[in-house]
Amino acid sequence: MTDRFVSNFTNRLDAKGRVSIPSSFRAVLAKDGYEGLYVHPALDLAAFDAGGHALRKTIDDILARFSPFSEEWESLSTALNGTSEVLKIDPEGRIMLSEALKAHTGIVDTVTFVGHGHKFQIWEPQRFQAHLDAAKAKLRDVKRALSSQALSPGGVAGA
Amino acid sequence: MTDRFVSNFTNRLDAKGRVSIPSSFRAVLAKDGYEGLYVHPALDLAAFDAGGHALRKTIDDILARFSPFSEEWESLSTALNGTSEVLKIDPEGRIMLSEALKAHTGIVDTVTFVGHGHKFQIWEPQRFQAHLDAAKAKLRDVKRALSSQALSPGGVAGA
DNA sequence: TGGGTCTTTATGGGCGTCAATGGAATCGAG
DNA sequence: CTCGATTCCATTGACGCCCATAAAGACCCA
Repeated sequence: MTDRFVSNFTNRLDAKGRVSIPSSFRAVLAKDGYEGLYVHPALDLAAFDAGGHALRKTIDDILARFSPFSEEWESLSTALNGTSEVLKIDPEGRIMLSEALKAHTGIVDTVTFVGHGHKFQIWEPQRFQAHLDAAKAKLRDVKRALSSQALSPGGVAGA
Repeated sequence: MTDRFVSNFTNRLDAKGRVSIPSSFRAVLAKDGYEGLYVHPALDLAAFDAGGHALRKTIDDILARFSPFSEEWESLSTALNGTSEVLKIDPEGRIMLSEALKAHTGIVDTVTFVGHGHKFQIWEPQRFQAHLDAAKAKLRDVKRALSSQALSPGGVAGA
C-alpha cells in the first residue's frame, strides 16, 4: 500500500508559499529513501514530475536507450536532467515551490498532487481537471482497443 | 468459496459516512492480502471498481504495455493511477467513501456492493437496479443469439 | 421440531491522534 | 542589522481506533 503513488490531492499554499505534500505520498517517499524531492518539468505538459530514486531510475533508463551522442539523448537529458531541481522537505512535510515551477504550471495558491505509481505530478488544479478529462477520453479509446483483445480495465468482468 | 466476490448487498452509511463492507467480501479481501481497499471509477458506469492485488494488477498490466514518458502512458496513468484511491478499512470492516466516489456514483446514504469475481463494484442502489435491468435485457439477447447459434465453435462478443 | 442461546454482523458514538495549516522564533548570508 | 529561509510550536478539524448495542442467523439440545 505504501509503495506506489495513487489518487490525487489538492492543498493550499500558505502565505510563505509552502504547501504540504499529501501524507500518503510522504509515506511512499520515506520508503524510497531519497533525500528531498526530485522534480522536473513534465514533457509537453504544464506540470512537474516529482519523486525520489524510483523516478531518477526511470530517467536514467530512458536515457540509456539512446546513444549519449545522439540528438535525442541531448534533448532528453536537457529536459529531464538540466531543468530538474531537488526541493527541500521541511519537518512538517512541506515544500516551497520555485518560481520556475510556478511559472511552468500556472500555480498561484492551490496545488494538485497526482499519483502516477512510481512518481507523482504537480498541477494547477483547473489545468489538471482539463487534462484529466482528456485522459479519460483517451482511456476510452484504448479500452475499446484492448477489449477486443480480451483485457479490460473497468468494464466487463471476466472469470 | 472465499476467493471470489459474488452476490450483492446493500448497506447504509452512518452519520460519519462510514459503511460496512459485506462480510463475505471482507473474507475475499483478507485472502487477497492487500492493505486497504483499492478502488477506481468505472469508466463508463456510475460505479466504482474495488478490490485488492488482483484489481491493482489489471492496471499495472495495462500500463506495462506502454513506455514511461510516452504520451499514452501519461494519459492512461492519469486516468487510472490518478483517480484510484486506497481506502482504509477500520477494525469493524468499514470504509469511508471519498467525495469523488460519492459524486461519481450518486451515493447519498445507501450503498450497494456487487460481486464481480476478482473485483466488486460500488453502486448507488437505484442506479444499480436500473443497470441490472438493462443487463438482464441484454442477457436475453445474448441467450437468443446463443440458441440460434446451435453448436458452432468460436466466441460470443463481449459487452 | 421448537425453543433457547451463542456468535456474527451491521451500526452508533466517544475520544485520542495525526494531518494540514498558520504563525512565531531562530538562523544565516550579505 | 535586515531579509529571506528554515525550524519550531499552536490550532483545528478530520480520521482511526476502541467499545457498546441491536438484530439476524447459526447452533445446540431436549
